[in-house]
Amino acid sequence: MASASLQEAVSVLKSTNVRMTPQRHAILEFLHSSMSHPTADDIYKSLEERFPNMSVATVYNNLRVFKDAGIVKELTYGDSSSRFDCVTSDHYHVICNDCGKIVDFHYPGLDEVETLAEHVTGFEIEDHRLEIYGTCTECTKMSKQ
Amino acid sequence: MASASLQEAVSVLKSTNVRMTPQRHAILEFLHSSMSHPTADDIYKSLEERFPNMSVATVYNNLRVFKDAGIVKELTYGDSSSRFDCVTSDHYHVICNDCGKIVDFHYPGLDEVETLAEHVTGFEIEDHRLEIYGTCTECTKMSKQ
DNA sequence: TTCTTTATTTGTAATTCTTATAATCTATTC
DNA sequence: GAATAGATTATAAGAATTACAAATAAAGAA
Repeated sequence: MASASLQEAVSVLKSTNVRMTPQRHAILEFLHSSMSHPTADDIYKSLEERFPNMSVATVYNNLRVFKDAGIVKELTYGDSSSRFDCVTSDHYHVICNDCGKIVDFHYPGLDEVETLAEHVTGFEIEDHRLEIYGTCTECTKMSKQ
Repeated sequence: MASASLQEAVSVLKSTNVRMTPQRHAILEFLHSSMSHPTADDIYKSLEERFPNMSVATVYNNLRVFKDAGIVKELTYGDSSSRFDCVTSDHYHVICNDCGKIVDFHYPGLDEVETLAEHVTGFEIEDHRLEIYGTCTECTKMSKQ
């Protein structure tokens, strides 16, 4: 299942002028296997032993390539660094204000919001982004102790 | 109307241990009067002549104070720098992918999304954030020429 | 009003994340 | 296998934000 969408991503890349390199493949693989939403640095560090000579720039370069190809999304929060997420099915994110944990949250797409925004503003709407903030169960427990 | 909510903000601050300084007041004033969603640097530059000696650090410090007091929201997009917005009534933002313009979009709060997220994830939900992306009318015209 | 306490401002340095650049390397095509 | 274009690497540069310590000023009490 993860590997299926990984292969899909690879073929999407091949269809444009993007070459498949070991580093690139590893970054994609990591993104697809990780249920978390890693930062560029997370990715860099986790591939450090497999690719001791890999540069941080490679990670950033490739994340941009993936973003341009539409197979990866960048998530920016108040935090310093961006996080990256594979584009798979429609889901939103629930984020803990305390520890930063991100949990996927499946919910039907808010199409009507897009339609209304289109009418009200005259924009050609392409996309939207929804995040829900709160405190996760662990952090809630901790604070009550 | 703008001044009413400004005074409200001032009294919210006074209720905690926050002192009112000219710089602080000017930043608040600017945030309330500006219909755009300025960056820290926008604020700094616009107050430059009134406060030639003001430090950028002051702007950042106060934006954090306002955020902590809940009277200002930080908006982070893919762009490099955060934007800041007064917390007034329920509204969302429609953002142009081309020129970065931000338009306010009034829409009933998505309470049911919060409720569902609470049930599904076990989080204590506090807040959510929705943004809608597209191309504004001007940029659409430009691209068609 | 003047004094005292404590928050705030300032200026600068430091940090952090991200991008630019140029040289080297390598995947792909012929 | 050689040529060509794209990728990687290493490093430097850039931009946004924060940390810090000294100087300043707001708010309440005497």
